[in-house]
Amino acid sequence: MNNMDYKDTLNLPKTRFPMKADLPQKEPEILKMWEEREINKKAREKRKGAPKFVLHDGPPYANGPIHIGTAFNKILKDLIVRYKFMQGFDAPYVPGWDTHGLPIEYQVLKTNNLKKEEVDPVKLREMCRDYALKFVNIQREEFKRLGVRGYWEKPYITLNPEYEAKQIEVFGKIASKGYIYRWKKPVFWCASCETALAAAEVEYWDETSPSIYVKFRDTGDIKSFFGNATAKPISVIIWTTTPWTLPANLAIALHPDYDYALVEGKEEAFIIALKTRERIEEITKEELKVLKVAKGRNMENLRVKHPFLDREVPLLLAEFVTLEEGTGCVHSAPGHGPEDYEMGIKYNLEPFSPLDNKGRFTSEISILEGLTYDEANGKIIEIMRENGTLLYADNVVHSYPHCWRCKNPVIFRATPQWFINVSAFKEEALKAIEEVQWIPDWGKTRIYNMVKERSDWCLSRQRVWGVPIPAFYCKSCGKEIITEETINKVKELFLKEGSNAWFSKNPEEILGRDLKCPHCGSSIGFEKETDTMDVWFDSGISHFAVLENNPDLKWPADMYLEGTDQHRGWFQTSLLTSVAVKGRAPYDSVLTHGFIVDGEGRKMSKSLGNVIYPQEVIEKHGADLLRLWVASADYREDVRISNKILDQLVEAYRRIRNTARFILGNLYDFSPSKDSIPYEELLEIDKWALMRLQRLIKRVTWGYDQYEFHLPYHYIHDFCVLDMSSFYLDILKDRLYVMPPDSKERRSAQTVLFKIILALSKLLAPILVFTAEEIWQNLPEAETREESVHLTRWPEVEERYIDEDLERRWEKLIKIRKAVNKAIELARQRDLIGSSLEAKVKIFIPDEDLREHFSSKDLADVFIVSQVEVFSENLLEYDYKDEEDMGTEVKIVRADGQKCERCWQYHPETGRDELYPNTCPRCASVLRKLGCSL
RNA sequence: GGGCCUAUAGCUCAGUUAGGUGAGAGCGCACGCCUGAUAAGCGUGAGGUCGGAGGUUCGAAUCCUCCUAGGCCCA
Repeated sequence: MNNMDYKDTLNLPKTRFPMKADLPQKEPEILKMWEEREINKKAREKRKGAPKFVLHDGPPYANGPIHIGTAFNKILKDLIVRYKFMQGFDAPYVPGWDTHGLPIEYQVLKTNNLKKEEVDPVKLREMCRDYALKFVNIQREEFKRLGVRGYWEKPYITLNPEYEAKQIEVFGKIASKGYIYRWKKPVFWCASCETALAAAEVEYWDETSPSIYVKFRDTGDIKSFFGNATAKPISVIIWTTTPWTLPANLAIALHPDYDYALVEGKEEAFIIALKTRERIEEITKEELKVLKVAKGRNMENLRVKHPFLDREVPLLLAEFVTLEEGTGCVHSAPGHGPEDYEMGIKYNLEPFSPLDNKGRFTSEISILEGLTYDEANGKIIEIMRENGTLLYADNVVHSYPHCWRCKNPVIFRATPQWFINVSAFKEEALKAIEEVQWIPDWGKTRIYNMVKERSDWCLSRQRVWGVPIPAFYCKSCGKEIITEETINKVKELFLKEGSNAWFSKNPEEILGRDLKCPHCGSSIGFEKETDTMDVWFDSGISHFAVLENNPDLKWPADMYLEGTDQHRGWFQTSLLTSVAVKGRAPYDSVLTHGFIVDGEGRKMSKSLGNVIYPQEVIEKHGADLLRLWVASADYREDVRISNKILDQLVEAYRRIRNTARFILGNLYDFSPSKDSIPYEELLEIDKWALMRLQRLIKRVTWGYDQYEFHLPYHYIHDFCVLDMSSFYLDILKDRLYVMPPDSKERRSAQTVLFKIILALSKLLAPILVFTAEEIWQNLPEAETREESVHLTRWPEVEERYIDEDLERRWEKLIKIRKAVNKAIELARQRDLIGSSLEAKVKIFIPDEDLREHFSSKDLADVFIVSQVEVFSENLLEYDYKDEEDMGTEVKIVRADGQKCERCWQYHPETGRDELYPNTCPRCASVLRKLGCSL
């Protein structure tokens, strides 16, 4: 027999499980297999009647392909849903989409070069619907490609008639509690297009405006507040670049913490912030003497006179006041500025906005009636110059908002809007927050502070693409009408025809002819509301529309899981609708993840060129790699991704895959049902490996339970690299390859390898959904088990495999092995040996128990050397001593005898067998047993 | 400017429940071995003043303050 033939007598690994994963090609095949075998359906059937775990999906916005953050979020959800399923829960996952709202309407108008006012609302809405559904389909395919399991054929979509009908119902319930009201609020308004604009429809560029300083004369309050410190007339000075908003002035804002000074010039005295004195001296061209100083907070509610209207206005306090420009005394018109509006809310000032749709003054300001705001600027300056209230006038160039369509300057104008009165149930909402489990726990503080500061929720959008606010106005008395009857009519209509019907039908067609106005009893007729609802209300009621009354699901949800931006968004809007109607949160727990940033921790943007696209990662590496990335990251903080990070994960994936491949390859002739060896008869190292597996299962399970998937990722990876590849498997090769196929020694190893790979495929299943399946399909006797790893139960820890004495013993042995390896490396550097099998190890092990327990042969196997000679006394000389720990001493010499051409070990008697030349006694005996002939 | 959060080796993460054995792992990197897991596998090694500065303490990566950088949400 020649050397090449000896190789044929070895049991070398064989497997169809390829080293190269080729995931981009393989994954779609596996998806197809799942679909053909109806794995998802079978999974659902399997958990019929089991306790439920409902993770309610936050709907992504359907206006483009998915980005890396969406992919991350969906994969994270899938990890949890799959793990909960394997733990025995009925864990249905119903994905959803958010489909209304400005961004889609904006895109549709823009790409078709249309103007909102010129296109039929029903037509525009149909275009928007088509646009949204197109991206629902695109995203659905992308999510499926990620391996995310869910009811893809039956998702929830906010534009579905049933969903819209439910939304009307919820709106009605909130209204019936008296939480809905109508009130004026300033919005961007384009006077030439005669329409409200959203922030996204406004562009900023430089514009020249007047810059004026105006006197608000004292009513006497100021003078007495400062103890008659001057006899000259006193004025509070404000600065503004929009004189036309002065008629709507209702107050002057001071910062509570700033110092305000009474300063005196030659003729007059002024109130300004102390730190702005030099600036004012420059425009008055005179020295201003500081007479008195007071904190803003002490001047609250002192009154001054409007410069040209017969009106007194108060000094009020606001944190937004700065000293960078002006006088620190800020002209405040709640009808013309968002900050002014906020302050007005606090002080109960009703927004005043005496302009019509064309931006012309109404009769409310008789001296300006009919003038546009632009014309009014000049007129107002003229009036004030004449009556002496104009301190100074100039021009200034500054950034100013303009309409995205007509490019004209826009104004802030208060118009009536619909609101939810959050203040009315804020205490309940805060209490509901306390009762939810927030993961991580700082999420609670975050949302708590936000809700605490929130007093209302503006529901109105002056838009076409949305669910209409179901309100009517009586043509006789003009009052608004929302009753149970009208709500039901609208709800039934939407259920049948969708919300387009609101736009295509007149009020009589919607309400019938019998309705009488509940306020005045008239039945002349009614008008429809034209505003639609904020899309946050659409998605904010998903827990009602999706979870409630659905036997597959349950209300409240067990979990919501979104990025931390949703503390402001969906987490909060869902909470508010739920508390308003039901008095509690719609979820028991809320898990938050950070944002996806680049390798340096910066946000991704096209201009920085640091964007990673999930589609590209899948195309290049496969979805499993993206999933491994999700699992590897600690998502409680921001999650980084870069090509470098992906390359690293490619390596980690390869390592896990090759470990699995090697194990599978050595099970090619193993039948678990026939060949398994009972635990008691296993070799000690095999018992050790089995125990390490139990430790792994325990830790991985703990990590999954904590939702900290990066821990299982590291545990599994370390197990594959440290326990398996570099230790157990390396040692096992000799036994697996050399011993007779059916020998007890070899079957012992295979028994354990099988248990390991079985458990490993399950532990990996939630993360590497495709690779775990591929492993599963390559297991021996696959036909006797579940047809997919995704139908299996989570592995249990077998306590009887945990032997702590054995564990401690092997911990020590591993340390000794490290010392041996160091000595071998030194010998290698001296060119004494190459392969470790060329070595004979002379070793002193101080620990007597260990010395007695392990035979030379055991040690040689573990060290992967040919011979070991154990000494019970210190060596005369050694190559390496483990000074710091156990005191192990190691000396390396060349192994005795010749190299066996079959097992490559050295043995003094190698070559003596007559039948099998160049073999060691062990191999000769094996060959004899196998009946190999020459 | 405000609320919340983050900052340990080049990278991903540990560091045990409110501080005390000399700060760890894997990957990557360098050097070497093997060629019967081979576009694999094994071994050894070099990398960190725990973002910075103060403070509390006998003692801090771990507690407090400030600063810097970054993230989310507001203004």
